[in-house]
Amino acid sequence: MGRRASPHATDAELEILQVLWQQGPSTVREVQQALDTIRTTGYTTVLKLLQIMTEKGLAHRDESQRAHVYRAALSEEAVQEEIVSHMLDRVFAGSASKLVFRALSAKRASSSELDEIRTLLDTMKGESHESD
Amino acid sequence: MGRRASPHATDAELEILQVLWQQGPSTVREVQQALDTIRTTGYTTVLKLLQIMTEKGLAHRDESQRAHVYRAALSEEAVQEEIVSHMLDRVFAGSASKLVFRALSAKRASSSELDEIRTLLDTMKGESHESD
DNA sequence: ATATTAGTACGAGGAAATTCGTAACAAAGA
DNA sequence: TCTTTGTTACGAATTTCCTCGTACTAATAT
Repeated sequence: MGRRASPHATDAELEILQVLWQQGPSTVREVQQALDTIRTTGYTTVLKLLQIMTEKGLAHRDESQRAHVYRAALSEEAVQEEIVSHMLDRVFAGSASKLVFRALSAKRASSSELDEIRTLLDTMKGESHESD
Repeated sequence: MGRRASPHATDAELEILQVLWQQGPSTVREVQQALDTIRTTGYTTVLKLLQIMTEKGLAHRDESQRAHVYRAALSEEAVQEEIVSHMLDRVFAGSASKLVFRALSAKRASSSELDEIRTLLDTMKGESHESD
């Protein structure tokens, strides 16, 4: 049968969403050119994906111009959080600290980055959640 | 066309890998029963998935008994790191600290968990990577 | 010996993801 | 006007994922 029931963005869709988040509202051609810096993708492929994303509610389309302008329908934060939650379930059995550990070792974070994260932890501790 | 070219484990495969990591080497029936605590899955579905995973090199099979025994071919760590790396690229534009932030806010980590992570940071800083 | 039970193997089929070709159409230029 | 260019729309082809049905086989029980 099919794949997921959840409204997960696919890999190709995530690539496009990243472009829309970075560049803001864009035409098909603008998206395609941004993607081409990384990977070659046909124009109609990008068009089709944007059309599907619009149907799915992942993007909105402004048709007032001849070249339609697409923008992300969801915030970067919301999508990131959704995906992290899913990963936490599927791959980390719910352990956030394990995920953090893998993220840091995968990236070999610099010590300045580690400091940044430490600051983050202090902030979060301030907003305290005892044992939730 | 298909999905990914990379040897990514799929969602269903990850669910099964988690069972194998937790329970150790298991028969099809044992895996199926573990999965059924969460979601209903037909026996032959699990069987087929394990066969495919064996072909793909995600699992190994011991055929010495009538009921074959499967075990994870990859360590939990390796798979977790692979997936985190991929996510860092696709969803977080390479920013590990953003990923950490989302992980913590998605999970509303308890302060004991925050402490655990802080200890982790200290350890990593000890092994220092200045600015890499 | 025969029937039942429990397992593997295999293939088919539907859904979704990704790709691209082709048609239709409008705008702009020669 | 006629042609070229850039766009959308649409659908088909291909691959992978996931699911399950059916056939076959070995072990066990009656």
